[in-house]
Amino acid sequence: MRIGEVAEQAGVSVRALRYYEEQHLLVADRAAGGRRRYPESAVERVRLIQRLYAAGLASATVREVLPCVDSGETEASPALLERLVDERALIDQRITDLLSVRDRLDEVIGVARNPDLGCAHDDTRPGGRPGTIWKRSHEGR
Amino acid sequence: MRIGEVAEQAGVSVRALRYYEEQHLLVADRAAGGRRRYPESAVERVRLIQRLYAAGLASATVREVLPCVDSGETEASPALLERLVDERALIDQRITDLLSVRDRLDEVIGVARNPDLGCAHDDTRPGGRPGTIWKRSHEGR
DNA sequence: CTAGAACCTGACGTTGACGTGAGGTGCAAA
DNA sequence: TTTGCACCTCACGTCAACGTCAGGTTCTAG
Repeated sequence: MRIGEVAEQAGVSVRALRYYEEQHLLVADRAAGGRRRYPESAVERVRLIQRLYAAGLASATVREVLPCVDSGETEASPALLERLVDERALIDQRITDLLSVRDRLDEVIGVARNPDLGCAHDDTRPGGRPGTIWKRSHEGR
Repeated sequence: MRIGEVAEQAGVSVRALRYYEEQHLLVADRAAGGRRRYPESAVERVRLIQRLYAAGLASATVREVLPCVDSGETEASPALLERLVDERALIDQRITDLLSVRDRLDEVIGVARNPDLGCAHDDTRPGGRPGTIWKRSHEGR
């Protein structure tokens, strides 16, 4: 595939793909003339990279982690393993933060929608999953 | 409280607090001599700001949202309400991403720990196991 | 053959959330 | 009084993940 196709299908910019290559997150061989050629699998890989970024991993960490996630295994050093465990802890923290913030937003939104129910509980919220996903707006970052 | 105390108790830098003031996220009155004085409540407010940032909200959004979250109500425009709903959707997306990434990490970590199948008794890591959140993620897309 | 997409390599610009001095002030203790 | 730390206000530096412009090349449709 050409870079433009990959970009479109993965929903990122061409510049982003060149940046990923610069950062050694994504490789491409070159056709005669110097243009990048990607395998089909590149699309999925880019989506994975996006998810990792969206999860707040630093690019250096992504660089370390990607090979493992690719192969589905770690032969790596215990040092890297520790890094992964630490990253997992950070991600847990971020999830907790996000859930907390989402709950606050839900409160505010709920009150704004039903100003009369000032003190009433929103009982459409069973203990586990707070709130309903009312709307899915799609926006990159 | 003085700025140094707030900073320490909230776990942020003094510079960060001055930055928040610059961004109108946090106010302080001044003692004679020009030094900032904060109420005790400032610590919690700073922690909230941190959570909002950690949740990936843009600073402009934080600025808009903070008064609502503060007062626990929205008298604001339907435009702001829509913003909040959109933000909620983004947060949901981020949560989904994080859960997905966390699962990938768990796979890798699991394999690295038990290269030959599953008796998971080795839990003697430094720092211990982070988080009580062990629920499996439902795939979002 | 020619126009014009699509691509290439630099290289500088952008934005957010602070970091990091520089140079001066306030205040409590010794 | 003097030390000395915490604090003050500029104001420039940083870093990541790209955006954007410049100036040139290559591929494809007509």
